[in-house]
Amino acid sequence: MKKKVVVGLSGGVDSSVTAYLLKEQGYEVIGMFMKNWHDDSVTISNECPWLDDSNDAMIVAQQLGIPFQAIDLSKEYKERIVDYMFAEYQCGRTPNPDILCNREIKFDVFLDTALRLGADFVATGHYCRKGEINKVGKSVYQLLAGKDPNKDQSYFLCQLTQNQLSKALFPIGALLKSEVREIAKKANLSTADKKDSQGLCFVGKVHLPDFLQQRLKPKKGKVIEVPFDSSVFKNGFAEDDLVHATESYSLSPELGEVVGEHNGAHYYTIGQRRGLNIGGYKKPLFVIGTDTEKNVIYTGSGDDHPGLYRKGLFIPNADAHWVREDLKLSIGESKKYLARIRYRQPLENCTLHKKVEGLYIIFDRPQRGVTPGQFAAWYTNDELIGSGVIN
RNA sequence: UGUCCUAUGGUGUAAUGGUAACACUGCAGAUUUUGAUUCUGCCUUUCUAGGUUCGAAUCCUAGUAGGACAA
Repeated sequence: MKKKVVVGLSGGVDSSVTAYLLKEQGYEVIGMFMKNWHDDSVTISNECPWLDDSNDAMIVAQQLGIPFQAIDLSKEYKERIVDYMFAEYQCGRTPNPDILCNREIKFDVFLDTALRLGADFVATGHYCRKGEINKVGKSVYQLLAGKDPNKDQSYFLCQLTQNQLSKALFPIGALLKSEVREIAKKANLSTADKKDSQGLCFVGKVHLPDFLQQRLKPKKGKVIEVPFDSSVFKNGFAEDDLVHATESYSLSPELGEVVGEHNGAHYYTIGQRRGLNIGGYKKPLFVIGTDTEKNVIYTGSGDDHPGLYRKGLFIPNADAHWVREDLKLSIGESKKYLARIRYRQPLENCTLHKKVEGLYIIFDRPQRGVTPGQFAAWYTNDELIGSGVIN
């Protein structure tokens, strides 16, 4: 009996090749397009992107001779992703909607739908690989980096559980992007030369401040420049003082001078350079902190400004997730890992310290733009072990 | 009111009297399935009015504006 797999066809080349490969491998393949967004008023240019994408997905399904269907998950997407985004921005954090989208939509609602159709697996066009090892008689699944070092998307799947992973297939993870294009071309898939999508998955390219203004009203506030040598950046704490090493700098308006005005602190994120509207500097101004309570944003001049860098970060228990549950650290334990705090960032050496209140990650080198609300993911070589929301 | 100083694109500055440049900002594009970052390109300038000179951002005069002294 053939195994049945539902492929999330996005209308792009990656998912097209995913479906093609599975078919070649002898699976019974069903193509499914998820419509998660329809409000084109906030997307940049483009007539009606999802309609085109849906069409492209359908054409590919036809070419492959597989059943195709589209499902509307926009209600779930709104409740679980869009609302979360606004809630995070509202309180001055910077969310990662695409990681949530994978956890909540593609590998939850979509996965359930597929299973109800009798599928054994779901597959997506992510550049990552799944491994399986046996540990005391039980299967343990591994989330491994994609083979294409430039394209590895394991980071976006960092919140998946063993259960979700057990049902997932990533056929293109062992390929390079160029190879995927090549296969699409050879198979004559209509999406072979389609430009990669980018920006918010499903929503497309949006101008964030405009998008956020749907629900977050502009509110004028002060921009403060904190001097390079301000005393708040001096770390006088002990080596083992994890709390101080990982907490944000305690910035306050008195630490610097007012250098401009902004339209709302919740439109800005740490590390951001553009959009401050303040010129006349020798070295550009970067956001080093925001305070949505006081509606103040703090900046520092130059990309080497100490306020831009942090030695570590903290993840509260509730936000710490282990893909490899079996490798979960016990309270009091510490272990060396590799980690990244954003997509495509080279992995950095660090040490995890598990304490009663949560997980502390201390990097060997200070990290730029450690931002609350974003995800840190830790790896052993090319295996993603766990992840969590930065506090 | 008297003396002195300054006046260059949106901002900060540069330009032996030779026909305006650099950085920042902004905008556009590239990169990127988050937010950012990064890269490339582009826009915009000599306070006003006279004068000297072949030629003025640069020298002179007056005006205007800002600043510093000055009781």
